[in-house]
Amino acid sequence: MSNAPTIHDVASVAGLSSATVSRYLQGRHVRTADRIAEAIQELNFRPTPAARSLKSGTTGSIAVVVPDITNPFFAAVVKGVESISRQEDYHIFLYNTEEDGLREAAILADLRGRVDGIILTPADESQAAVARLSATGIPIVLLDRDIGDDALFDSILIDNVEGARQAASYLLGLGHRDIGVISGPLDTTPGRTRHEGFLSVLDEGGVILAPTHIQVSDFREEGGYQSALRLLALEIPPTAIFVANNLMCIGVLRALHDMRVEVPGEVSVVGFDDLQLAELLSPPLTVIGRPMEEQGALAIRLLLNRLNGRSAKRRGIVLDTRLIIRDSCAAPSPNRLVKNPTIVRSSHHG
Amino acid sequence: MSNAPTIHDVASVAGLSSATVSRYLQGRHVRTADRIAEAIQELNFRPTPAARSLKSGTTGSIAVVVPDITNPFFAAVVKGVESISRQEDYHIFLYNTEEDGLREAAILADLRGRVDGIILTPADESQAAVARLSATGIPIVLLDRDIGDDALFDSILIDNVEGARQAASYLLGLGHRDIGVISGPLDTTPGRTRHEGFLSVLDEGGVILAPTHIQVSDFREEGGYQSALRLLALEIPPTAIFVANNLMCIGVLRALHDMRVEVPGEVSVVGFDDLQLAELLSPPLTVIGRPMEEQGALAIRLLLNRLNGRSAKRRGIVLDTRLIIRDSCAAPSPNRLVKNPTIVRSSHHG
DNA sequence: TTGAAAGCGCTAACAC
DNA sequence: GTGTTAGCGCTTTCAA
Repeated sequence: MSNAPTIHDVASVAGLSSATVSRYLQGRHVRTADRIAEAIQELNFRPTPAARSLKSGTTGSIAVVVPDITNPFFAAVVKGVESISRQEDYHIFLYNTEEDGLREAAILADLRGRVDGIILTPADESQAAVARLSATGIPIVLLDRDIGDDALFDSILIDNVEGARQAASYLLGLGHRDIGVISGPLDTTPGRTRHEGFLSVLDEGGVILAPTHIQVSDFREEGGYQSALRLLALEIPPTAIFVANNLMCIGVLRALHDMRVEVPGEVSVVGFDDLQLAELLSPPLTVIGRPMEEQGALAIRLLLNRLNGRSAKRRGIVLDTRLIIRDSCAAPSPNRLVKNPTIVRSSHHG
Repeated sequence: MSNAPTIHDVASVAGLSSATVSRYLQGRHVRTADRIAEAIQELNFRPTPAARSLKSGTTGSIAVVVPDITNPFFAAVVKGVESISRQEDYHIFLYNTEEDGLREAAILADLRGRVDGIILTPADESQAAVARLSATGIPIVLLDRDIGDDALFDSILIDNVEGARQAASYLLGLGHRDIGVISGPLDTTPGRTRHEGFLSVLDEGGVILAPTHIQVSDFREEGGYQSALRLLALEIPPTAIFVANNLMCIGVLRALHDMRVEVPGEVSVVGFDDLQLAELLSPPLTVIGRPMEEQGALAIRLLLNRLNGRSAKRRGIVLDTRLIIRDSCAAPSPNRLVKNPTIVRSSHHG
């Protein structure tokens, strides 16, 4: 048992040609099936993936390329992907881009011949990035971020606009007018669409936010922290804050905590994407939620359909969000934070 | 550009033999290096991994097999692994076992010929599992759980005993005597060692726990939830609870929250493994912390050393834990939870 | 239904 | 330093 047994070893033990064994392995009918099965068992034979791959041009693997696996959203997505691919006998490669377009480009370039398909959350939505994706020649499903306007790739997104609108309507309904927004990068799908969706509702409600109230950040915890600090430093801080993703929201909560700002007493908070601990926070956090593992499962299903030639034209799936009301929002109260109370009063009375 | 270019295409464009191009690709010195580089550039050539693999018997891939990627600890570990392997040009396959020995066995059987090495958190520590691991013939680094007493595998663990002891000493120091323990499965390394470490300190302090106070659970959130409920249902519930991992601890907090039990007023809580949101909980959670991404980074380093033949005998690395004190523990107070207060008082006075 | 043989793309002797 | 060639383990014509 020095070297791994090959198909020839199986053939000779069974007293057949390797061609017959190969046919058996393909599941085709063979007279001597049991003898072959026995030999395989005895030798503990498994076909070498590399040899198969070389012959077939197929790998049985797919790549999942996400910004950061420690983001609970992507961890859930990957779990969904992995569970389906296990059932379908696909193997998954995992890559973190760290939101870095260069890293992403390097990874993609390395993927040719290694995977049959890619599930990708692009770090870079530039036209160059689109070209790079097409250049791989590998079927791609876009996850959570859409690029390439000409319906180039399959995608599985969520209704970011509607999600953000749910948050905005809720806050407006509670009576907030002086609202802070912490958005992600506007050159990413979720960054831009959540931003616009949120503002569109305010707009419809006749609420115009001062530029100081609109913080464009980076979807990272530290970015959320800093943005929240800036909002709190305003002469008249907002009575509510909408934070466009989970990581930034954690940063915001940390800032609020550090600054001893009471939620929702002084400021209301709505996050985008649920957190496992959201209900255990103090107060339990109100968020825009969405299916996560399902999004991953759908991504891989979409990809496998494409690989099996079962789907012809490009498919874009959009999942619904939902507002999960907990206790981090309340009507704006007279306790609101102000640097200089008189200003507020005069403005209210004026 | 119909089919991917091969090394022969490069050779013919450069007017050379494929052997020379191959040598160039190995980084060996070749007169016509620039001509080759040009041809490669022009054709956008990349060597086919399958062909290389078939020839070399090597894959450039490693498998990371963990119970559950949505567990923040494993997500962090995987991130550490991925970041190093990217630098070293290795690709990583990810698998979830869901703590299921059968799944694990199936995965391992599928790995031969597909990866050069495995980083594994075994779901199953039985002797049969050890045999299965050895049978793969693939170098393995054990992550967080040790199996096979005869120093069979490299491993990267943490000092669970000391970690649990830190928690126990802390609780004892605060004055707790009536302590609840929620342990993981005792047939896993972290389950058993944390359990024993914790109890050993109590033992040394002359504190013997009633069997009802020792809950052996499953490292899952629901298990923690149920165990906490059982502890709270006792005639005289404990004044403090030690929870042996992060997921169960979330369950415990949820149970405490649902039952409206005040922490640390009525019950103190110490968890094992830090959580990203630990400081934002109410109250901020005291835990036993440890390096997580580092543990992953060390695991892959250990594995790569082994693959490069740089390490001879088996290496076991043990990382230190540390007590991170926040606000979820206090001295036991007279507010303690009791079903029937008279019992307590009489026992205190008797 | 089965076997012989060629070939997937690359690397490593072995000659020159 | 370079070319020729065999072969890694498998699948797939093509004949039988």
